[in-house]
Amino acid sequence: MAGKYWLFKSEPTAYSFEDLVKDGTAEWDGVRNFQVRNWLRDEIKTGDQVLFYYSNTKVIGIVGTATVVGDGYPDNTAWDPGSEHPDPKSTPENPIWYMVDIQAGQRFADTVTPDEMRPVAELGEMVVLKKGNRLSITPVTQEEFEVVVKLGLAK
DNA sequence: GCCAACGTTGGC
DNA sequence: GCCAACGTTGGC
Repeated sequence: MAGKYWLFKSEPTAYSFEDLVKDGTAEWDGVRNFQVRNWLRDEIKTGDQVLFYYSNTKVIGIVGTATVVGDGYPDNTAWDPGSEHPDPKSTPENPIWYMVDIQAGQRFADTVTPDEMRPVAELGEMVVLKKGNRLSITPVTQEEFEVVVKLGLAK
């Protein structure tokens, strides 16, 4: 079974691509949205490929690639009152939220921006580019992934 | 189970 | 900093 392709959003002030490079492996915790939780628990698997997207920043867009290196498992920050996103309804016995582990892939020399992506036929339909999209992880097709990487590496 | 109010996200 | 979009909460 071939791996899948995803786009992970991050605000660079919260967690940058450079942080990921420095950390080696990152636990992608803190997701508190049920649709994304389902993907983390059921769909996002070791070996899947990731586009790393910066939101809420000066230059918005995709800055590099990453790889999933660990299947979904319970997000233990949910029952840590000191964490960024505590949720007392989630417990070790009955976890609600899930996370995966990722590692950095290639860093693009420059950000691939939405304005550059929209005119490209294969990319125009990407979920992340839809108005009002607020999902912190969105699926991308293999073609979308490959076209973005080609654009990124050409920079 | 509906839906208004509220809080958050994220592009501009 | 504004505001549209939209997920979640809570009263009924």
